Amino acid sequence: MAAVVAADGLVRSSIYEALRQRFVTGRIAPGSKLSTRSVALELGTSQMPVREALGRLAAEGAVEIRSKRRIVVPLMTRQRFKDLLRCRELLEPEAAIAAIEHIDARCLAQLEKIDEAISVALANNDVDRYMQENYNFHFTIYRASQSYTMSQLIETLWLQFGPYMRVVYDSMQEALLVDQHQIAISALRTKDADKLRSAIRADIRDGMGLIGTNRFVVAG
Amino acid sequence: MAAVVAADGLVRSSIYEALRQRFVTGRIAPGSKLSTRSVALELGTSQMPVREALGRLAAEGAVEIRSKRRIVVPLMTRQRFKDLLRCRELLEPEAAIAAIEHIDARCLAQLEKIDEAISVALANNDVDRYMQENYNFHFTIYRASQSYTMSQLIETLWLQFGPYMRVVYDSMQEALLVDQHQIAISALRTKDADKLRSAIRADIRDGMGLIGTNRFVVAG
DNA sequence: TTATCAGATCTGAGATCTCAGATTCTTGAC
DNA sequence: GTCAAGAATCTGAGATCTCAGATCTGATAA
Repeated sequence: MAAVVAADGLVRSSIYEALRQRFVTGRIAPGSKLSTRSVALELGTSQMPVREALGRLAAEGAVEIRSKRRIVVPLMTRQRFKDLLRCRELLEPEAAIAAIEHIDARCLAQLEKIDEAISVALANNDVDRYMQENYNFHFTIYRASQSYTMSQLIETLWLQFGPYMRVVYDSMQEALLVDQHQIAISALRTKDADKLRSAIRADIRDGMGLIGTNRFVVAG
Repeated sequence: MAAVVAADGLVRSSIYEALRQRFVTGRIAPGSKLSTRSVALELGTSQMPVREALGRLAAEGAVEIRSKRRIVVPLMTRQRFKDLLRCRELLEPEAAIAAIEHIDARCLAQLEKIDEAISVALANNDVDRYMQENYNFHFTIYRASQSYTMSQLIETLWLQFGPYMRVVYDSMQEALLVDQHQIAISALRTKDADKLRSAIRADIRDGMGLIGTNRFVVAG
């Protein structure tokens, strides 16, 4: 892997950032095994910063440290799925609505651009790009809320959902995800809170909710 | 400090738990300075587990690692205050409502007992005890929701609010906090979601919301 | 008395060492 | 061919060492 550099120059943060990005964009599969040594070797550093980063990811529920000597990306259970989904549906529409008053033309243009990129990625079946841009779309809105806390909480949820999103990517394509994004952009533009809420909620449901009771549930 | 032992036997977790308890019950004041060495010395261990615990607390926003060589409990700003308050008002009533279907007689009895302890603590002006029991009251309800994720998110909020709660303890006494607790217990018993929602919301507001625009705001 | 600057000290962070325990691989008996 | 026991290996976690940079202290000059 190429050198990863964080804004503050700390190795630890840059490693955390790098790993986090992989999680929220689903580049790390559920059930994956990680070890401090292998990641350190891959990123060209020592175990120490890696284990601190993994410790933090464990605290956020992105990885699970089992007994000793086993760091794994947890499989999804039906219960955890419902639990995370409920929290997403509670927080994300609210964050979007809070963003309404801060949204400006520049931000809207950026959202349009991102949504365009999503369309291209879907057309090319470029999963990596799709995942990345979908993340960008949502968090461009949430961060515009200027509610640091809310963004942080939602980030935690995506960290746990991310690895699983990739798994369901194929079925997601069936849904008209992009439409919800367009509706969301339109609602942001007209500052229509109700419309925005339902668009974000529908977007979450389209991606996650359409999954049958256990078709994609890996465990539990 | 006496030996701190975590369920899993890991030094790291036990130190994290010990520090976290101090935060959520406000035993650590905003602006406090912490150092890995001093905490390690106090807890009779090496720097390593302490710095991992502090790293996690930093990730959760409970402490701030400034530049280098400075770990401080952040002061509250007006903006952060409003931000955290909004998140609390969003999540906590929802968690309580989710708890309704799982509440049993044993849990209700426990809540009554805790509320009794709160009354005693208030009567004796025992701040430590009050903070601890108030935490117990809320999280006994939230954990009953069996939504691990929601409890985790709320815990993160309390971690950031905790040190500040102590600061406003004196003015909190003016409000009839215990009444809201009684109303909440009653609502849980009769499974009245609306009543429960407003009781939890009022409890949060009584404690936090009555604060003037900047009377207790330490910075910003 | 006060302001300034340099030396002493403190501290976070990365690297390295070590160890115990878990996992995996190998080998040999049945 | 199958399975089990033991050896070899891998790995997380704590301790220790080191270093650079931030902070603090105190002495000296104005």
